Amino acid sequence: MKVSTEPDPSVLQGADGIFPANCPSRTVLDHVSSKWGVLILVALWNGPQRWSELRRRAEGISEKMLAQTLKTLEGDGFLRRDAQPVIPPRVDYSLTDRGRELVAVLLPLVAWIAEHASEIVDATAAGALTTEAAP
Amino acid sequence: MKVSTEPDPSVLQGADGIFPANCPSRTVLDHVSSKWGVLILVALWNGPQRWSELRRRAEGISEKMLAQTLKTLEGDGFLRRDAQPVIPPRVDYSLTDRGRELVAVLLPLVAWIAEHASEIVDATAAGALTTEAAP
DNA sequence: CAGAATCCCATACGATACTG
DNA sequence: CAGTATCGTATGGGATTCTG
Repeated sequence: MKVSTEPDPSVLQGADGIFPANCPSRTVLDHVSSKWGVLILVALWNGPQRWSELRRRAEGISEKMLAQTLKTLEGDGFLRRDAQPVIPPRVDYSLTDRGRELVAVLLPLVAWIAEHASEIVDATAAGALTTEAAP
Repeated sequence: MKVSTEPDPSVLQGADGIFPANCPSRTVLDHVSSKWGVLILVALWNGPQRWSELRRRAEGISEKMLAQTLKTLEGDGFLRRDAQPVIPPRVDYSLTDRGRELVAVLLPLVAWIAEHASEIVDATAAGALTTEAAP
């Protein structure tokens, strides 16, 4: 499939910058594109998940990062925290409406990456992230 | 508009993790969602841009980060570097086909954020990024 | 089980200066 | 103009320990 060659200027305001340096968009973009933001958000797409579920789905995340990411995203209103006062504790996280909207536009990205990642990385010589120094 | 309640499992493999911990997808996702990745990529949507153009459009980026981001994205094959051996030097950066594909799925995200960012941040009390401490 | 609190390190990132 | 080289810092992020 071919993408229209015609740019969509609705976001790229004319010939100007994308997001002004300190506008809210930058903040939100940072939150979402934080190392674990996308993973967590997408992980919630299937419905409410418990803490431990999320930990397993976002493979490799530490507890600290999970907590922090969840709080940030909750603060942005992307997800909801639902704690039940039982023992042992049970807490469910689920996307808000706003969160679902966001994930809806996130999914194509994730899907595209999932589809093309292998050819991309193997072209670069897998493993090199930003540092390419070899001791 | 309402998003289908039915999840799209094509990416979220069943009840499993999103991206396996060390798969190429993670790498690419990290590159793209690096602090400046999205900005640079989207900035190139309008067509080839020169170094200085990019610097202005990705407001706030340092030269170091610009160089680094460009190299990473070039390494991934998302953009192409075209240096003309003239004086003063002139270098143009442009999206590859692969890059255009990526940006195509990136734009809806950026657009969505641009549209909703203000209400989101102002709900959180603007300014708080990750640290919320006030001296 | 679901976290909070600490400690600590790596590195992502920025500011500045230098160069072809 | 389009970078590279260095340096210094902040903070993102992991490992571990403690708790209700």
